[in-house]
Amino acid sequence: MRSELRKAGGEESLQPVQLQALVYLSRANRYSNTPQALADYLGLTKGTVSQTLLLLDRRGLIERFEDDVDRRVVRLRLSTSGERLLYETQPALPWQNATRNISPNRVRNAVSALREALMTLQQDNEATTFGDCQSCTWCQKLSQRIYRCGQMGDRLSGPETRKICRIYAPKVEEVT
Amino acid sequence: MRSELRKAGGEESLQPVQLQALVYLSRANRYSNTPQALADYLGLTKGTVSQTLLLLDRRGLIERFEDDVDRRVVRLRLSTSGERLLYETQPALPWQNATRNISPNRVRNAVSALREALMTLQQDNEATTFGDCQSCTWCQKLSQRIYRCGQMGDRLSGPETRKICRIYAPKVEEVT
DNA sequence: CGCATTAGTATCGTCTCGATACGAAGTTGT
DNA sequence: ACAACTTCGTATCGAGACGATACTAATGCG
Repeated sequence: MRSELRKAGGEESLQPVQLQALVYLSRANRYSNTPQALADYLGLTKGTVSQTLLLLDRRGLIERFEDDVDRRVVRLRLSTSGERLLYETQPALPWQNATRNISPNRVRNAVSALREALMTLQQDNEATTFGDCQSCTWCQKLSQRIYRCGQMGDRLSGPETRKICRIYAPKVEEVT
Repeated sequence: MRSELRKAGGEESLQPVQLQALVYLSRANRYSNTPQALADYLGLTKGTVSQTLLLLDRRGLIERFEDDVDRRVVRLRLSTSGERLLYETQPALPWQNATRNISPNRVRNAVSALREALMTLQQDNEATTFGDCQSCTWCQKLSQRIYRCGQMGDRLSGPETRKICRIYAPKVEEVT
């Protein structure tokens, strides 16, 4: 995994963390596109992440702008060239290819087992968990296309419910 | 995974790579306890690994000694305090605990799927594969307790066949 | 209003890592 | 035997990662 990440970023002379930050930002929802959320996601301090963001900003891969209501908060998003870089790099592609000889069913089972292990690990470490609305306790379906986050009280579009969120609370699956 | 590795090493003020190097050396067989093998394993250059080893040596966690036949080669092994550090740190423990709510059968299936994916990924990258004798093409069983590596021509004890080897050639499993 | 809290930045020192250059030991070809 | 090449490891340098610490600014709470 280390080599893969380094190679993918190396072509654009990006460090592994920088690439991971870009991937995160491409998938973060409106509650999760801040430096602090990225720090929690990567398991780094906010100071460290601040430096990474400075660098990505200087390279024009991200944009930083103020939050409307809380003026301490910085919002982050990929710039056009940041999105293009991700599109051209396709960091996930080697991993997808690696499963080509494995039946979809086995892949599904393995993924679900890994997801459970991750959740247990995160609970043991009292770490922030990230996930999308589909498996989140707070998510309410209002209509065919409109959802609502019961925690924040906002309405969410369909596409937004597939992004990752820092205030994720996994539904407890009833398995005996 | 990043956080976990950093935390485990942090208690002994070891960087993630340094801890990974120690774990590798604790499991490397006689063909694989060299700086170059470690570099291949970690996916780093030999120069980088050389620096890591220098540091581990200064801290007394490893020992370096010359090879008998090829005097360019440096052999590596954990020192007593290196082994003690690994024993006290137990870097794998959090991962084992993370699977405690998953049935052994699901874990086995997920592990085998991951192993296959890793093999495919490594083949795609033409990377060196590492593994133990149990699933290696070269391994011959001579008697109850004595094995032989068909590639190198050496006899191997039972415990040595459970270490990881850089000249590993996975048996092709006949699955249709 | 004063005070604690929170989001983010700035700076410093230690370490990682690749690139490059190097030396020493082994190998190959003639 | 000897020159040319290769392989194993080390040394050094610069960009960057990372945590620790200290700081500013905005918010919230009494």
